[in-house]
Order: sequence, then structure tokens, then C-alpha cells
Amino acid sequence: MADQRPLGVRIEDVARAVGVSRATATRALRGQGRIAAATRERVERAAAELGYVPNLMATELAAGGTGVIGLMLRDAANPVYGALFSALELAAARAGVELVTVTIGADPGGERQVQALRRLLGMRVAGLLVATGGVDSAQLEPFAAEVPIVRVGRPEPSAAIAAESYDEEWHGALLASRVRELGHRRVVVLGASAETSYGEHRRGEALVAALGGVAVQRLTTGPDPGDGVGAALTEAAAGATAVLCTSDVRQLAVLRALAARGTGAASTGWDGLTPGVDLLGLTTVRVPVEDAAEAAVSRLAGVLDGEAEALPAHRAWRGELLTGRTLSEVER
Amino acid sequence: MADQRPLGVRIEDVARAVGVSRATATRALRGQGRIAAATRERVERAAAELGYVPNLMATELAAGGTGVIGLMLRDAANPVYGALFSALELAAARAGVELVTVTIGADPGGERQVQALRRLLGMRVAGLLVATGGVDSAQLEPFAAEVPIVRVGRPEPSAAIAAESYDEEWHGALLASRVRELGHRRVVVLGASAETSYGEHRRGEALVAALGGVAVQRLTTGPDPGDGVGAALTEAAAGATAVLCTSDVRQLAVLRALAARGTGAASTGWDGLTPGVDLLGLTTVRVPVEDAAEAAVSRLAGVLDGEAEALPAHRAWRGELLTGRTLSEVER
DNA sequence: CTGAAAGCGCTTACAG
DNA sequence: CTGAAAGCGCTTACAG
Repeated sequence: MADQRPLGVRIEDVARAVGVSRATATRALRGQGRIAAATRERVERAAAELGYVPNLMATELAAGGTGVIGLMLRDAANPVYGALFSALELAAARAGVELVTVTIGADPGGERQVQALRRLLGMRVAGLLVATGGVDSAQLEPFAAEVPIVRVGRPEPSAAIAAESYDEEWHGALLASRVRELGHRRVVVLGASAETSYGEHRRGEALVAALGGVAVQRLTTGPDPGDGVGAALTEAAAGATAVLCTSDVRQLAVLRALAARGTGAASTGWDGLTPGVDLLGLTTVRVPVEDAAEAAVSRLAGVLDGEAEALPAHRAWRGELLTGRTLSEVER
Repeated sequence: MADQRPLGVRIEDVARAVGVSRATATRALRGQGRIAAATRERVERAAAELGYVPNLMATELAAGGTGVIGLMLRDAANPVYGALFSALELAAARAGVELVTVTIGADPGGERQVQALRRLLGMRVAGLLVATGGVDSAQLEPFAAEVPIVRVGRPEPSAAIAAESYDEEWHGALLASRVRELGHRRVVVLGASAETSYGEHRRGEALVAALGGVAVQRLTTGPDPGDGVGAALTEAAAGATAVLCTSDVRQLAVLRALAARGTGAASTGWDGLTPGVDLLGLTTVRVPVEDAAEAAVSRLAGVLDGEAEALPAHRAWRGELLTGRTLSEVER
């Protein structure tokens, strides 16, 4: 039977119930140090009976640190972050480490980002996973010497901070060659400005760089997926045969507008994580979230286990092209 | 300039740098109690210069509790949980409370669930949001007297625990009347068994109950969205005109199988949270995650602010029917 | 307005 | 194998 106020039970109460000291109760419960089997059993039973839940703040303060890894995440409603979150969680479970997550949604001022960072650092996490662009290198760097930090799923400009991201140059080349192969010679690249989303910006750059021989009209817009769709379609009406988007949600917005206007144009996306991507027939790149997540967690786990790290600071993972009907051959 | 090891800086260091006591430094930094403006400024400056990040474990231990709300979440890769997570995060930001999240993915043994629960309780969170069915009432109840607990997005059998969920009876009726209206007289309801997913099970029940006058073949299966799809289509081939699914991902699996076989059959889903739900033309129910999230957070915030609660323990929110081309009129 | 002291709940050498 | 004591870093009455 659990006590009426289980969270009020202290180790002292457990110890007293058994007639031992706090130190002994601690040893029994943590299974560390020499302890008589009989004593351990009695303590364990008492703890269970009293519904003892150790106060983690006290435990970790006394023990001098957490074994937990902190994760800073961005809006999970976005399938990209949802999938990444999930993959990180899975990787952490496999590696046997616990994850504590703090999310920051849309936050223009950046105020909440800093708050989240301080909360995690304040918890003295053993490692930090940063899966948002909202907090930049300069904010992270001062702590890099203290706690291992890995940026995941996004590029990291600073060499002082490790990163497991995606090989967007490769992905851009994948998409570009498909575009060219299908005969497109004039396209519009629809993406975000560097300030809005550095990740999307870089994708746009990669795409443009890989599109040699194709006339490119570049459109950079705000964060809303619908931004710039009108302008893109105007371009399409003026002769561009495809609208290349730097994220799947942007492509969905394009498809939506296309459907509304009853006009046709080819399009591509970037992510490949939307649940019905196959049914929607999206041509896109499936970004390797699982690889990046696994790599990031095991990198951190390695550091925590005290293994020497001989890894390059930044690694980029390669996904694959998904070919769907949204990008079809150009009619001549 | 930040120190080389900012996380090693204690309030004592800050206090010494300024030449005041720890108590004064605390007051200056927390802005509580009477303090000279000049002193406060000097302390604040020193803290910034030293890169002081308060040790939250010590802070909260000394202060006797957190102001943080804990969230237990299930796999965020599922758009349903991703959307709920995001809505909770938004609601928390609005209410000015911080959220700390612990996720449990697929966990057959339930071991990680318990661990996650203990971690959150061990952190002495001020309130607990439970957005997973993985931890049951019996596990929660012992703590309900100690910390306010709200289950969100899922039904809660125990009256001792508050819940903000969805009015699935209403949703079932919405779908059923649409099904009937379009002339379907023989359908299959494809969902999960009670053990696999209590939520989906309940949806199935609600649907069947609302389908009076329609011949229903009920298929309950495992957790994998693809489970039972084959059997459902066999039913369809045998004369059922629609496959009603208790989640959108299940419906996607049905659509996929249908496309693969080149056969046709109507279908419905349940969630309405998949990003391209409109483009996919899904007929489904858009579940009111935002309402439930908002209600759950403000209920907790209310308790934390010490407001008397005159709310019913369980509330259910109503979403709306999304009509798409996946459910069409029956040809005669 | 400020400081000395006690205490939050737990852990960990150090003796025994 | 077990206990007394010191300490983790911070806060909060209590005096002044």
C-alpha cells in the first residue's frame, strides 16, 4: 500500500522504518558499496511500502551531476522535428540514457530559447542535444568546454561544437539531377531567407549550385509555408516548369494553391517525412533523421562513458531521393 | 566575457566578486526582498561577467519545489502526439509555465513508463500532464493527492484524476451520420483491440454504437497501422462499401493497399492532423487537440495559482468532421 | 538594506 | 557491513 503522501516520504523515513542509518538505506537502494543482503531486502521492502520516490534534486546535487541528457527541440508539430524527436528518443533508449526535453515553439525574441538553455544547463545535464536553430553558436560556445554539446539535424557553423546533420549538398544534387533528367530547363526555387531558417536557406543554396544549366529564379520568403507561393506560381505561369521547395510543407502549400487554381506545374519538396508522402506522390528527399539521431546520441554516450573521441566534429548524413508524380517530365 | 568554466561558477563566487554575502547575491538575482538598487546592479553585472548559471537542483531543493510542469508524452513521430505536444507547449508558453518533457516510445514492458514517471515525480514537478496511455490510473492514483495530475488527449477511467480529452461519442456520431447519409449500408470498422490502444478501441465502440441501421463488421487488430488491412479489404470485396478506421494512419495504410491493388472502396479516418489531410482528400474527424491542451494547461495553472477548482474532473472536447473524397456516395 | 546560520534531501569518504 | 559527519549549492526566516 502506498502512503497517503508518497512524495513527502524521505529516505530518512525509510531508514527509520527499518532501523538503519540514512547512509545504509542509500547504499541498499542504490546497490552500491558492501551491504548485507538481508538489510538490502528490508530496506527495499520498506521503500516500496512507503512509496518512496527519491528526490532527484537532492540526489543529483549530492552526487554532483545528472546522468541525463538534455534535448532542446523545436516545435514538434512539424513532422520533421517530430520524426527527429522520435528518432532521438529511440536512440537514447537503445543507448540506455535518459532524455529530458525542453521545447521552444515560435519565439521571435529568442527569449524562451535562452530560458530553455539555462534550464537544461541549470539541471547540470551530462550532455546537450540541440535540435533547433533558435539558439546559435555564440550562445552555445561558452558551455562547450563544460558539457558535451551536439547539434543534430542542422548545420553548425562553429567548429567548437559537434554536429550530426544532413548532407544537403548531396541532397540538392540528387534533386537537381532528377529535375534536369526530366527536362526542366527553367525553374523557381522557393525557400526561406537565411534569417528565417538557416537550414532552408542552405538547402536553397545547394539546390541552386547543383542546377547548372537550368535557369533559376530564386524566391526567398518568410517562415509561413504559404509565403511566396503566389509569386512562385506567377513565375510558373510565365514559363518556369517546376517549383522546387526547400521543405515538404512548402511543397504542400504549392500543391494546395495549384489545386485551388486548377493549374498544373511540377514541384519538389525536401524532408520526406510527411506520413502520406507516398500517397501524395511527392518528389522529395528523404532526410536521414534516424542516422543523424543515432550518431548524435552515440557520440554523446561515448563521451559520457569517457571514451576518447576520434570523430570529426561535423558529420553529414545522406538520405535518398523519393520520386513521385509531383515532378513529371516536361512536355515539349 | 564568460569564464572558462561557467557551470563551475557558484553564487558564492558571484557574491565574493562583489563583496557581499550569498544571501544578498540571491536576493539581488531573484529580485525578492528589499535590496539596494546599486547592490543589485553590481551583483547582476558580476553574474553576467562570470557566466553564472544557477544550479537548479540546489535552487529547487532549497526553495522546496519546482515551478515546472512535467509532461509524459508518447512517441512524437505520430502526428497526433506531435500536434498535441506542440499545442501543450504553446498553451504553456501562454500561461507562463515551463514544461519539462519525458517521452516513452514503444515500450512493451512498461518499464520505461514507470521510470519516466519516477523521474518527473522525483523532480518534484508542480503538476503533471499525462499524454500517454502507457501509464495507467493505478500507477497515477497514489500521487494524485500530492501533485495535480491531468490526463490529456485520452480518456481517463479514474475519477480521482482529471482529464481533458475528446468527445469521441460525438465524433463517432459525426462520422456515422456522414456514412449513412452517403448511402453506405454495410461497412467494416477497422481498429485496435482494447489492450493495444484503449483510445482507438473506444473510438471503435463509439462508431459502432452510432451506426445503427448499418451492417457492421468489426475488426480489431494490433498496433501496426497495416494490421488487418488485408482482412478489411477482403470484407470490402465481399460487399462492404466502406472501411472506417479509428486513426488516420490506419486509413493511410488502407489507401495504400487500395492503390496497390487497384481496387476502390470508401474509407474514413480519425485525427485529422496529418499535414496533407486536405490534399489527400481524407474524410476524417479533426480532433480538437488545441482545446484539450489549452484546457489541461490552464487547469493546472489554476491549481498552481491556488485557485479553487469548480471544474468537472473529466471534460471532453468536440472537433469537426472533415469531408474528403475518400468517402463518396455509394453507387446503386 | 544586509549577514550569519540553519536547512532542503541525499550521498560519500572516513572510521570503525 | 554500518554509522556519524561533512558537504552538494542554494534559499529563507531571523536578527540586526
